[in-house]
Amino acid sequence: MYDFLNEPQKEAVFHTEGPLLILAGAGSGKTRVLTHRAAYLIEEKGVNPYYILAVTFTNKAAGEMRERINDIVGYGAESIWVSTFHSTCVRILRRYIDRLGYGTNFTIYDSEDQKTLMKDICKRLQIDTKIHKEKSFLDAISAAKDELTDPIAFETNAGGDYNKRIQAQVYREYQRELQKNNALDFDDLIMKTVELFKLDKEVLNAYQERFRYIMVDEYQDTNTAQFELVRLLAMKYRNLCVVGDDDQSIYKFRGANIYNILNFENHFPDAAVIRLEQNYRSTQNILDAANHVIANNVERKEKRLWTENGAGEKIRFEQLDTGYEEADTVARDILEKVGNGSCRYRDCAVLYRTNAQSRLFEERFLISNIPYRIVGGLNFYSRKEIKDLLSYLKTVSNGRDDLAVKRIINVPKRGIGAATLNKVSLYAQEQELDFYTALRRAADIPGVGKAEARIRPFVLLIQSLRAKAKLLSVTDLLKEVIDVTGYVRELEAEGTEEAVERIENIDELISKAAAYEESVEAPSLDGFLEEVALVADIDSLDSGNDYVVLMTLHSAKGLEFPNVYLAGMEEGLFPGYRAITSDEISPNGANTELEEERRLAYVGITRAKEHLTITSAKTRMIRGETRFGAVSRFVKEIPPELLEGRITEPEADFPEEELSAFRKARKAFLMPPTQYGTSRPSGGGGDFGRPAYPKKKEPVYTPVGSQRSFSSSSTKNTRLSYQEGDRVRHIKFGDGTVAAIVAGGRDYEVTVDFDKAGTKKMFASFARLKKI
DNA sequence: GGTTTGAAACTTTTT
DNA sequence: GTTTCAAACC
Repeated sequence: MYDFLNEPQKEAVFHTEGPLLILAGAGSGKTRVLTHRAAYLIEEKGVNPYYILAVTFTNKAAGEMRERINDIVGYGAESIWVSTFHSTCVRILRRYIDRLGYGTNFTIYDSEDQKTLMKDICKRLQIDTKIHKEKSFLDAISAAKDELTDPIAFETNAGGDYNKRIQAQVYREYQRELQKNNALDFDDLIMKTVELFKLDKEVLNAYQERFRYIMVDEYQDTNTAQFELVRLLAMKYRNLCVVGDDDQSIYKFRGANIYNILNFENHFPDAAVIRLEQNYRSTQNILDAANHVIANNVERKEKRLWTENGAGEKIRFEQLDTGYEEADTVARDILEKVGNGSCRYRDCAVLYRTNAQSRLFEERFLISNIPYRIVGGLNFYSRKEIKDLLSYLKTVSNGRDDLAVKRIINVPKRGIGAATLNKVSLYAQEQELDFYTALRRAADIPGVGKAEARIRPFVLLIQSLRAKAKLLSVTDLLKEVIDVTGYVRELEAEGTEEAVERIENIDELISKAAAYEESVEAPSLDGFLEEVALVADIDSLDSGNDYVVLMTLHSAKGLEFPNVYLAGMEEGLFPGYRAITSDEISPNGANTELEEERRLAYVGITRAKEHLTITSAKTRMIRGETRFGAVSRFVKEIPPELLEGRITEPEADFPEEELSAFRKARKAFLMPPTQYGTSRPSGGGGDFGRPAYPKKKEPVYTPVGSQRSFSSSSTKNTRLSYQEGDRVRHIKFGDGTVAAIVAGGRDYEVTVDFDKAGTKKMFASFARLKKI
């Protein structure tokens, strides 16, 4: 069974003792190595599968690994612990978190819950959320938790920094509130587990004894807390095998610490390092393109993917006038490929940088009758109706979860309003009660008065549901909630399209509850709530159905498709504006944000097995505004000989013809595809009064000087129209004098002394300065 | 207490 | 273009 592995793969499988770092390039068969390694441990080394832990990031990855292990391991595969970081921690905490002063039936808060809670806290602490945004507090707290910084340490670190002191205060309050609600946020799951291990050597020892062989997938995406968790667990037996690809590290924004993988050998000096560079997924052309792009990064471990699959076809590049035409081009291409039998819908994937880009594709696919599935965006479990019903279940399970109680107390309408809620809240705070208990004593609360008559039925409802929960299955309890609250009946009465959709979602929730009860041995209400809290949209992606998949590049990591479209490859969009303007430079001289975007491009390119089509639009509507974008630098980093299609730079001045093309494309977009395109509108036709896009709003134009020329391309020289000492005008800052111009890699950095706005440094491509 | 309306913010990426 | 949030109204 191990004969099918190549040499380095074998080496990795047979290296079972001590720390091991596997640098696995895209498509190099790392899952194969991990599963075979598990099999080898059990069957050749006689390791009890009970001692093996495999950790991944998504449930989907965990599920796939579980399945493949089951396929190759004969006996005992089911006792291998395969799960995500988050569910692993939940499982541990459900058993021992009482040692940290929480109840083991804790609730898990999603980002919406976090935001609600944070709003509450800001209000209570009288923080002006116009100055300090809730989001910024949550970001700071999340970053702190990723680094295992607790509120006390945070405060110490804050020193005299005014902003940090406020953050520290909010963090402390936020954490106290979570504990009061017996709730943990996502980051807590990891941090509290580490805390538990550090506090309680007995518990740590028990898990160290259990997890004698640990494997971590996607290691490049671990953050400091996750690293610490793994380090603690592996400390005793030191059989830690991590698999990752530094070139695919794309979660820095979420706290991933790329140095975990780059410095693994420093943390574990006796670590063996194995590189997997043979790719089994893509054609050589696709790999060459990926290799060339990623080679522009400074901060990486050198490696070069190769394959025995032939060169394959060239990479197609299409530059369209508008985002609408881009969607149209992709749709046509898919229809053609499916039509001539060269692929099925499910072989195709459209990948983009931001979720917002999905809309145009969705509209076009709908019209063209292309079956599709969008991954990401609004999670099923974040829908209002689902959250409402789950909040009932949460209230039944954990009465201390104030957020859940407050969410449903007036859903359906019971005539309990903000004024009453405030009184109850205040009372709860004074008496140090949870919100639900305060409700039960509504009669004693001053000022509540006749509102008590409205509160009592709610309390009785919850009490009766609690009694029933002991007898009913999760599914039946859910149905009971729907019945006694009249939730669906109300929607039925409404009768709108939206209401129908909500009912469908509720039916879906019931099915999910039923499926849950069938899939686990000892189903419970808490178990269901937990599963539901930890799913990502990508988890439900099923390759059995025949549809085109649309998703962000982030969601696409770990997946592969024969036919991939990389859409929206434009400067300002991908790489994003933030990354381009970022001045964060690492000690090695790498522009960290830009390199992360480049890794994302690398991930995108390497998803393709056979066909890769890259598209970009010259104009694009972003937030109701038309923007002009040059072709992404990442496209230009692909050697021209691998590309089919040409890159043209847009005109430097405001291109009226493109604007009119944009208007027409938008107009034509919602017509059936057969009409559109065959008779493509040409200029000069009757115009309807005002143009859709007022000219006075000047679009952002982002030219990037091309460093190389392309076959048959009309590259425009982007020499600046002004020099030092010239008077220039800026859209926002007004008039000023150019103080300095410094040539950068692909752009100029211009310093301007503005008459009114002061001195600003900016990139020429963004400043759009005009000589006056 | 509930509903409607208009302004404002929003966009990276997610377990 | 879409969603969210507060104020004004019923």
